[in-house]
Formats: sequence, structure tokens, C-alpha cells
Amino acid sequence: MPATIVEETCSGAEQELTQPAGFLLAQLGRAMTRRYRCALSPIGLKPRETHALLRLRDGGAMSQQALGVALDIDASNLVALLNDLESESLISRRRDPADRRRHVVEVSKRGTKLLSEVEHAAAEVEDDFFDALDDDERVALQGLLSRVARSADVPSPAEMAGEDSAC
Amino acid sequence: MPATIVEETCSGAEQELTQPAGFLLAQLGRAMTRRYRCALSPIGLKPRETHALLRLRDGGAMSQQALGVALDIDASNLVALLNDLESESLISRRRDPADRRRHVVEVSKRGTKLLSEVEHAAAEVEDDFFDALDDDERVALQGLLSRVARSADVPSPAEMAGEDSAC
DNA sequence: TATTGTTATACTCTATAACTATA
DNA sequence: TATAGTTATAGAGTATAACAATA
Repeated sequence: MPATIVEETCSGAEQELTQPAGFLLAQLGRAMTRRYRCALSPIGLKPRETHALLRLRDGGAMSQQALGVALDIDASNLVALLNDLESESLISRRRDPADRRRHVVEVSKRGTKLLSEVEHAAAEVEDDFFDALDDDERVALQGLLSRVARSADVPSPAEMAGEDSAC
Repeated sequence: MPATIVEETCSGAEQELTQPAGFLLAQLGRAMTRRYRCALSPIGLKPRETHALLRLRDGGAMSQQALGVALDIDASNLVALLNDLESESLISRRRDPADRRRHVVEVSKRGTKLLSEVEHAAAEVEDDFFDALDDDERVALQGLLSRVARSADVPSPAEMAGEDSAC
């Protein structure tokens, strides 16, 4: 029996293959989202909705545009997301009296209460996902990612209109 | 005039808001994928396809299942992806004589040649994305992410069938 | 004229189940 | 019976353009 192929296909164990950090990041991000979705679905929230609630609670009330930039989600897609949250009374939208084009978005009391339940589930997912890292390493990772996020500033598809480069 | 709201909504600059590492990871992964797509589209490759080619070149020929696990992509979705790559002669599929159920996937010569072009573009994207980090920090990030990837072992949606937990 | 939010739409990605051929 | 690959399909996510209200 040709052990060669068996070893190749079944290897799995310890391939020290170094893949580009970008692809690794993209892949882990997807895996993380999948786990969030799994853990949050019984509560009735999607990962993105949860992230929005967290951001609104910790960042305070803000316009939809500001929230969109913060979550790196397109403004048009944010509308539907907020509609869902609003229909369940987890957030509120009100016109900004200073600029009536704007909607000021805010977490409701009900949303805040739900967040405590959600936060526990989410923290559990993260704790499991980052199991290989000790506390110091998790802080280090968090710091590195935060700096990347702040610098990359995530041009967000909308903000790239009118540039000479493609896309 | 209510300066409160103006400051809140327009802040932008330096909010030291610490978001959960998981959501940060998911968000950056999406942003990274978007940039890959932008940079790779003129070449005619999608991020996932590029990742697959890289993995096949660096990991050697393997079965579709093994590739699916490596890329954390569902086996059924992998089929279409490989069909596209094969139709452009970038990879080849051949039956494994030892187990005729399996397809051994391999990068073609043409695929390898294309990869050198692609790698340059991808590296440029990454270099720009991780601009805030110096070389040591990039290595550190890569190491942390690699360890997470290896430990989390990414259960991949398919592998979770038959467990008592939901999802 | 530019910006905020909205709607509609097309496109991609992901998840699920059922089928086949091999084992 | 179980596994590798395939197909089909529904669902979630994403990108794009056009529009109304307001600045």
C-alpha cells in the first residue's frame, strides 16, 4: 500500500508551512465569524449585529456613517442591519437636530441588557479560539491588530470612490 | 449648539476603544480580503483561488479534502473553485490510483508561473496593510496567528456534523 | 453641489442536503 | 457502512448605482 500518498493527504499534524500573514488573517477572520454565528444564533443575534451593539455601547451614540466606518460596513448594508436591531428595540434612531440628514444611533436599555448575555457567550468563543495563546500573548495580538486597524484605516468600499486606481 | 454630538460623531481621530480581539480579527480579515480582491482582479484571480494555488505549491499535491481543510473551505464549495482553476489550466486533478475516490490536486506549470506575478501583487497589498508594524512585529503577528490557526484547527463546517452542540 | 440615509439589485460567499463512485 | 467528490440550492454577506431629504 503506497504510504507516500497516505502520508501526504493525511499529514495534518505538524506542517510548519508558513503562509502569507494576509491570507492567514482572512482565513482566521472567517473561522472566527463562523464560531460567533454558531454561539450567537440561539440568542438571535448575528456577529455583525453584536459587534454593532458593542461598538455603540462602548463608543456612545453616533451617526450611521460613523458606525459604518467603525464596523467597516457599507452604509447601504448598515441600513438593513440597523432596521433589524431597531425592530427588536435593541437600538434607537433619532434625527440629529443639528444636522437633520443624520440619524443618531444609540443602544437601548433592552439592547444593553442583552449585551451582557451576549458578551458572555462571545467571550467564551474567543477564549476557546485563542486557546493556544496565554494572556500576555493575547494582549500582544490584540495590540498588534488594533494598530493595524487604526493605521490601515480601512478605506471601506464607499470611501474609495473617485480614486484613479481600479476598484 | 450641542457640541457634544458633534464631537461624538466626528471624533474619528484617536479613540482608544478596545474591541474584542475576535471581532477585530473578523473585521480585519474582511478588509484584507477586499484588498486582495482589488489587487488580484486585474490578474483574473480571486483571493481564495490565489490562496489555494499558494497552498498547493508550498504544500505539494494533495487531495481535495486535505486542501479544503487547509483553506478552511467547505468541500462542496471547493469543487467550483477548482473547476475554475482547472479550466484555466492553473491546476490539474487526477485520480489517486491507491484510492480512486480521491482526486490529487496539483499546481500546473502555468499556475506556478502565474503565482510569481500574483505573489508580487499580494505582497504589496500585505506590505501596505501591515504598514503600521515593523518587521519584528510582523513576524510576531504571523507567529501568533499561525499558532491560533494550528490550535483552533478550524473545525470547518463539515467536520462538526454529529456533535451534540448546535450548529 | 455635496452629504446622509435609503432602496433596489446583482454578485459573491457560505452552508446544507442529496447523490455517485469507490472503499 | 463510510468516505471523496459532486451537484443543487438556499441563505448570508458584499458592492454598486440611483434616489430623497437636507446642508
